Amino acid sequence: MDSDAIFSALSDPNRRAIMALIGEKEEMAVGEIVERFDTIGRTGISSHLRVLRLSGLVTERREGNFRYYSIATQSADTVVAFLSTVYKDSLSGLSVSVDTSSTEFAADERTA
Amino acid sequence: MDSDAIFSALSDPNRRAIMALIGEKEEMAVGEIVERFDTIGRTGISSHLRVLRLSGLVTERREGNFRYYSIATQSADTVVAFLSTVYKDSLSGLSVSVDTSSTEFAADERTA
DNA sequence: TACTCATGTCTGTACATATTGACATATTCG
DNA sequence: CGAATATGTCAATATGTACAGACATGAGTA
Repeated sequence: MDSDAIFSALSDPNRRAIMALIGEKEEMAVGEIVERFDTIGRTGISSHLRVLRLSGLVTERREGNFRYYSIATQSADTVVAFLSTVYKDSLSGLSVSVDTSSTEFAADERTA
Repeated sequence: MDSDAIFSALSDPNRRAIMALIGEKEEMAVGEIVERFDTIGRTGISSHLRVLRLSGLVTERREGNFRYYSIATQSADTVVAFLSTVYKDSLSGLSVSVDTSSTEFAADERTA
């Protein structure tokens, strides 16, 4: 997974709130999400969902006029891999079958 | 911890690389970090360290002319709390004594 | 076909931020 | 004290992006 896209997507508080909202249920239609927000409108939500979708944090299912979004569970691995690399033993019992041999967060990232 | 500041700080790839670099050792001086980067200079590193410091992701220790940075281990809790809220049972064995009763990632975040 | 509904996309604007060079600060050493 | 070293800060520039309004698309329905 592209950690740049994922962490960039998670940097926005509204996107994290959308994630938390979708996480409440198995899946959630766009209109349902829009209703829950006072500060941003439909176009804003749509833009945020696009970012979340392109980064792989959520998946989309179309049914009729509706689009249902749900959390892409495997997307947590990218974040957890970063935590494992940086915090190591300080994280007690963090597993999630993380492949810490992935070089994505190795010191070589300096050449990025 | 301020999740806005933390996720915002982690959104930059260079800052994540700096975190991974510091995580390699117990602590690391600024010059040591600067040497490891080709793409950004000393002022850039200094700015990134400022962001990391203000968000609570790293701590600073001064000794003589040097400033040693180290990972603030408790800062992982904020990220893990978010993961727990959104991914829930999908995360196997993620503990880190997360206080999931914290309302920071509750659905009420929409009013932010 | 015509109409409605749910949602995405495009464009423009306002604001945030990453980066650098020049300058400032603080510490050590002679 | 004066010079050197390590690091932070400021100003300016360039690039990214969040949001809204207008428009487009695609599915259902009469």
